Amino acid sequence: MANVKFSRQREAIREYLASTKSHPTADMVYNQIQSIYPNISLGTVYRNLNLLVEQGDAIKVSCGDGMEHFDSDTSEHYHFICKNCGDVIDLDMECINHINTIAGSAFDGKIDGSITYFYGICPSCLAETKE
Amino acid sequence: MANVKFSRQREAIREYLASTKSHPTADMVYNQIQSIYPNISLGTVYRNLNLLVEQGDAIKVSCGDGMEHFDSDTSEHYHFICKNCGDVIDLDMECINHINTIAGSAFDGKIDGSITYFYGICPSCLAETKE
DNA sequence: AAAATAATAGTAATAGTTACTGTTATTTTA
DNA sequence: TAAAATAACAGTAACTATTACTATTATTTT
Repeated sequence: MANVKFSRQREAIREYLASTKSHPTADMVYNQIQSIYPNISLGTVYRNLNLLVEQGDAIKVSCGDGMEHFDSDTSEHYHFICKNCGDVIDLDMECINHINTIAGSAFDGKIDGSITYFYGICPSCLAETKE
Repeated sequence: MANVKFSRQREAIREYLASTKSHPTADMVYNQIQSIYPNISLGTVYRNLNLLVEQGDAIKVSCGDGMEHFDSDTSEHYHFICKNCGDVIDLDMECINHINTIAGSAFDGKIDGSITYFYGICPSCLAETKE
């Protein structure tokens, strides 16, 4: 991964992503970084987010709402998506890699991994409903 | 679900979707139906596919390739996505709903369900690689 | 058969994202 | 450390998947 030069904008994006657990979309990152670099371009945000993913410093979370979310936590972990507010929340749970074995037992292809998203109502929406 | 009139185009779409296990995208359905209705519009395909989903006669498969795939099999089952050719294949495996319990055990929100996609190399791509 | 209305084809618009271009910032080299 | 090389930038245009709009056509109701 040579031919990559330092850039202030990329570092700002990297730092912001590392500072939040909110799994922001490119647009959310763009809005945040604008407070530091008012004329940063959305293209720059996309390019750098994708570069961070390529470099293994971030992952994409494709939770099915039509936008990519980004996460600086590259460790294996699971996400919950609130059907009410759309928030993406980290789940504290053990790995469930045994499901790959289950899936592979009657399948002739090679299973390298799986992605699981959990859906429901998040704690804060649950509290609002009860009011 | 009243106020829904019969349409030849919708029935053709429904029949095509029922006849295939290929999990086609709207565009793939459009291309197929054109052999029956040469001037069907892509908008008609999208509208009817979404209607079938609303009526519970099909499901959307959002496997993360930027396009919605459609499936007339509305029973609970799992999908495998080939990282090489992008094919979406049904997996013959038991339900793994216990993972929802695992996920919920340390989470304050309400977990209604989960979606799992398995990734790897499909049998046919595996065969090509070995040549 | 006529009136009502849902669905259509065709087209325009939208959202999220990527590509292009001339300029600027960073790095390399001498 | 200045000049040359080049990656990254901002701004804009283009692209892809999808939805919305509109006048016309097909289906259903009366």
